[in-house]
Order: sequence, then structure tokens, then C-alpha cells
Amino acid sequence: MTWINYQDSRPIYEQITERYKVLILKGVLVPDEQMPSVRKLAMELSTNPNTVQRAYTELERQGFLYSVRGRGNFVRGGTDIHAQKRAELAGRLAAILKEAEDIGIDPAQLLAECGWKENTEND
Amino acid sequence: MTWINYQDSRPIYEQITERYKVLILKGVLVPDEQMPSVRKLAMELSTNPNTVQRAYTELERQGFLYSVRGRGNFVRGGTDIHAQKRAELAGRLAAILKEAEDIGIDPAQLLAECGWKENTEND
Amino acid sequence: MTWINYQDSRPIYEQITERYKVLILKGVLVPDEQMPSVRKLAMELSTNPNTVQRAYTELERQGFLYSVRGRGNFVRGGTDIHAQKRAELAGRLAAILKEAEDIGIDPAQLLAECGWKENTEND
Amino acid sequence: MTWINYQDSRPIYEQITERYKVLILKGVLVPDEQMPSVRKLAMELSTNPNTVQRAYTELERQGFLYSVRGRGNFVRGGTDIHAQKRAELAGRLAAILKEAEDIGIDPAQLLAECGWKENTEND
DNA sequence: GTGGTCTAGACCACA
DNA sequence: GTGGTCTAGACCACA
Repeated sequence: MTWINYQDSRPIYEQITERYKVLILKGVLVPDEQMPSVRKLAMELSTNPNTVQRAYTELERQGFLYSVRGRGNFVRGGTDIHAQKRAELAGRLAAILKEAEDIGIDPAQLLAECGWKENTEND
Repeated sequence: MTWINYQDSRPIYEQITERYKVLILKGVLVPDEQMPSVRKLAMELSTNPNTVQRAYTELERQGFLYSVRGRGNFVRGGTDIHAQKRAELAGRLAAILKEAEDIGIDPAQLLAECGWKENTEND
Repeated sequence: MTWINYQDSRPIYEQITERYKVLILKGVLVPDEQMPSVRKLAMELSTNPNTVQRAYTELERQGFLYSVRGRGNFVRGGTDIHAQKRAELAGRLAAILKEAEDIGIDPAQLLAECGWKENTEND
Repeated sequence: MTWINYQDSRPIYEQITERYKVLILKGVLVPDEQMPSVRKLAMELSTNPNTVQRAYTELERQGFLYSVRGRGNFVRGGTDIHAQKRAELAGRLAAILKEAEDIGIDPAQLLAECGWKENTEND
């Protein structure tokens, strides 16, 4: 079973990147854990090694991995990636709330609509 | 002066589409108002008429415009488009809050971080 | 005539990246000027379009270019890239002076040796 | 504890080479002192003996070591290596200053920026 | 075996 | 025509 969605408009390398970002941020993959080798993962996903390579290169650039020539790719530790992801999510959140407000939709109602329930007791 | 941003990674036709969606949802353009002609808008934006045409086709497909043979394109009225946009925003919002929760970020904190202030008085 | 050096241990895409970084930083290429197309440059350097593509992607990531789908790649303006380069050079410089000091070489002498002449008059 | 940094992008053999070059240039290791055996060092660094061998071969090629069949590897004396290193550093220094000048950065300012303070008293 | 680079060539989105 | 993605396959450096 492969978790790549060929119907998805996002390119394959991006789906791979995204998937592993989540696994690392969730802590499913721990620091210094070895990633599947480029070739092995390519076979598993029945895609091309170059495509996996591109995903790994991207993950390395974004600080999620480090690669050791001749040995493999490994998960990088550190809290940087969490802070970075947090900032990204906050940014996207702000953009949506702003977009709603711009066209006359009450952000509070929107939040309610999407199942968000504010705890009004404490704080 | 054109409001198209060539440095934007989004294709031009999408920027046009997005722009007009906002203008219509905000009510700047009212139902049955005539849109600028494809050629005129293309000249104004110094872009290709094909590109404007594509944007208009997309807007029509999404229910924002209707076109009258030989006369031009007009803004479609109705509450459908508002409901539709609202659903889209709610969906994106839910996705982000879920994404945050998944990796152990408290949605409430994220909302606070992006400047969201819950009004605890009414409601 | 191609300025790529196949004897150079650095990969081709990096030589291309480096070359254009200098041209942009020197101001030989001005903001919003169009870069040669991927295919054309590939032919000119008798290398593969993919290799040029990789160089352009890297330049874009580093803020030297922006690319417009269907139109081409363009030089990005701004002072960021200068500040960034300056910081990079300062860092490399500090590293060398430190390295010299560590093994008992007087940095001042080293500077003299490499043709550097301090102006002792003013300042 | 090993001083090899697996997160370093440089290959392991190069890190070993670099390390010993510094130790020899600093005089921590003196001429004719015996180097650790390939196997012992490999075990100490928990790396492959081939990797250590490669580092030693490189050090020998660059004139930092000499090997005696059946006895081991020894530090080579002489001022050559210092002169050589000095020339290398001077070269890299000149390259950076030139690079700065090329793109309109004043070398003197760059030196100041990286903490270099010219002593105007003597000389 | 492992990653990194490169070539040749295809196909798609966009202008 | 222009960039972006992907495949198939080669070759090299490194452990």
C-alpha cells in the first residue's frame, strides 16, 4: 500500500516531503533515526529514486533531515522545526481570518462553524 | 498601474480570478454589473487575452459570472457564492486547527498567537 | 565558448548558480531583467536543461530570481541579497583569521602577505 | 566520546584529515610521534578502518605523515607544511577580499565587521 | 549499499 | 515558447 495520491494536484515529491514533516513533528520519527534509503522508499512507493531524492533534499534544506554520504539520511532533532511550523500555521490562520473579515464573514461564527469551541471558563 | 504581481508564484489567470472573486463577494461589484471586456482587461493588465479569458471561464464555472453571447460577461447574484466561500473558509480553518492539534500545538494558543481575541461578553 | 569548468570539483549546477549570483550582485544583471531561458542556456553551455533548471531553482530559493510560469525567470531586486552576501563573506573571513591564529600565524602578517594594505592615515 | 560530527556535511575521512592537520600544525603532535593505528582509531571513532586509512593516505600525500611498513604512521617534521598552510590561507583570504571588492563591498569594512582590529601602533 | 549529480527525453500548465 | 515535474538509467564518492 502506498500513501501517495496520484490524483492529488500536488507533485509527488511534495507529498513525500509533507508526509515526513508531519511524522517528524509528531515525534513518530525521533532524532537521529535513520530514514528509509532513497532507493528503498522509491521502490516502496513505486516511484523514481530521483523523486524521493528531491523530497529528501527539500527536507534537509528545511532542517528536518541531515544526510551522511555513504550512510544514509537521518532525522534532525531540535525545537527549531516546531517553532517554524508554529509560525507558519499562525500565519495561515491569520490569513484566513482576515480573508473572512474582508468579505463580511464574522470570524467567530466561522470558528464555531468549523467545530471550534472556545472554553469561556478560565483565562 | 496593474495589480497583477508577476513575482507572485501563482499563475496570472489565478490572480485575476481571485481578485474578482473578492470584489464580487465584498459587493464592490453588484449583480448584473458588466465586467470589463476580455480585450480591454487584457490591455489594462498588459497580459494575454487568452489569460483573461481563462480567468473569466473559471469565474463562470464557479458561479461568479454569466456570459451573454455578443454582449459580454456579467456578475451573477445570489447567496450561493457566499455560502460556498464560507464553507471553503470553514474547511481550510478546520484543516489548520486539526494540523496543529496533530502535532501537539494547542489550537487556542495558536489563535491567540495570530492576534485572535475571543469576545467573552456576548454569545 | 562556455565558462563551465568540467575539471572543477564543484557540480555544474553550482557553478551556474555561483556565476549568476556574482552577475546579479555586481549589478551586471538588473532587477526584473529576464534570464536566459532554461533551454537556451542549457544549449549555450552544452549541458542538460535539468541541470540549468536546478541552478535556477536554487537561485530562486536564495532570493536572486523569481520565476513566472510560461514567461521565464527574472532577476529579483532588493538589498537583502547584498546584506546576506556580506554576512556570508564576513563569516568566511572570520573563520580564516581564526584558523590562522589557531596554528600560530599572525593574521596581520597573513593580510600583508595576500596583498592587503591597510590605510593607516585616516580613521 | 568521538569528535566526529555525523551531521557535518563533510565526509568523515575529511574531518579526520582536517583534525590531524590542525593538531600537527599547532604542534600538539610533534615530529616523529607515532599516530594511533588505523584499527585503533577506527574503533575509537566507531567508523570503518577504510575511512581512517583513506584519511592517513591523504595526510601522507599532503606531507603531514610518513608511514613505516610494519611499524605504523608517524608525524613528519619540517617547516614545509607550515609554509604550505600559510600559502593556502593567504590564497583563500585574497580570494574573499577580491570577491568582496568585485561586488562593491569595501574589504576594510568587511574586516572591521568580522571583528578584525588593525593595530595602528607598531609596524 | 548509500547518497549526489547528470543526461536524455517525456508530458503538463501557462502565456 | 517557457518553466515544472517525472522517469529511466548511468556514474561517482563514500563507508
